[in-house]
Amino acid sequence: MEHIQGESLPSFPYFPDSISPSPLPSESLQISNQLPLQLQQESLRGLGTADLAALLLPTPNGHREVQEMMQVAGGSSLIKARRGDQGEQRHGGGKENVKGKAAAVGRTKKVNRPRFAFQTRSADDILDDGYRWRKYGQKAVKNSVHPRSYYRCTHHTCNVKKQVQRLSKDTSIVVTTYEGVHNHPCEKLMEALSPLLKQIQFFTQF
DNA sequence: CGCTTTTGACCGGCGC
DNA sequence: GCGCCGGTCAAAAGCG
Repeated sequence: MEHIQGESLPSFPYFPDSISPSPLPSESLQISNQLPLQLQQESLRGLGTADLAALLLPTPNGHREVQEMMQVAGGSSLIKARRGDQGEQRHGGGKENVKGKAAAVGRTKKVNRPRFAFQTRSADDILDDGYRWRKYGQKAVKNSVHPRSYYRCTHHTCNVKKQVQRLSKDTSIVVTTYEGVHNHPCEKLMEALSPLLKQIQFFTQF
């Protein structure tokens, strides 16, 4: 998986609010072709799980660059900006009368969530970013041969989602869109760091 | 048995 | 109002 450069895609960071309301091209995802610095410098596959996870960690001072970038890119997703869709607000499907149910559950109000997309060249649709995801949907997308998959972070309190889709133009390219910021540490990162932390604890005893 | 994936149904927004 | 579309739900199936 190598980082894709130099396609005629909007540069990053993009400003959703400044995007004209005109209809989007068929591939309706707004794709960033310039990754945050860390991602530019290394291919995603070259990144260890921990590295990539660290980029996505919501640590306060760890990766401000990414955080800021996400906020700039986020606020309103492109689709939201375009359609006025409040993804968090909708009450979801269900076969029977789920409306009341959803309301009873008190599901969601509108929150502008940071959202960013990046593309990678990979045979695998799923790249290991260190978090655990559960797939909750898959949809055929118009003008695209490949379906779009919807994932949610499995952590109970975490509401981060991501969408994964292959470009119809170039099958080898996978577009991953993250929505939201994890409110918990990455398990795999913690696993990787725990021996180190133990060592540090040990040495700080003296 | 618990967790994940699959998949068809459903919902709301938008354009016509 | 209707149909299209993207996003989500949830039952059933699959898997370790």
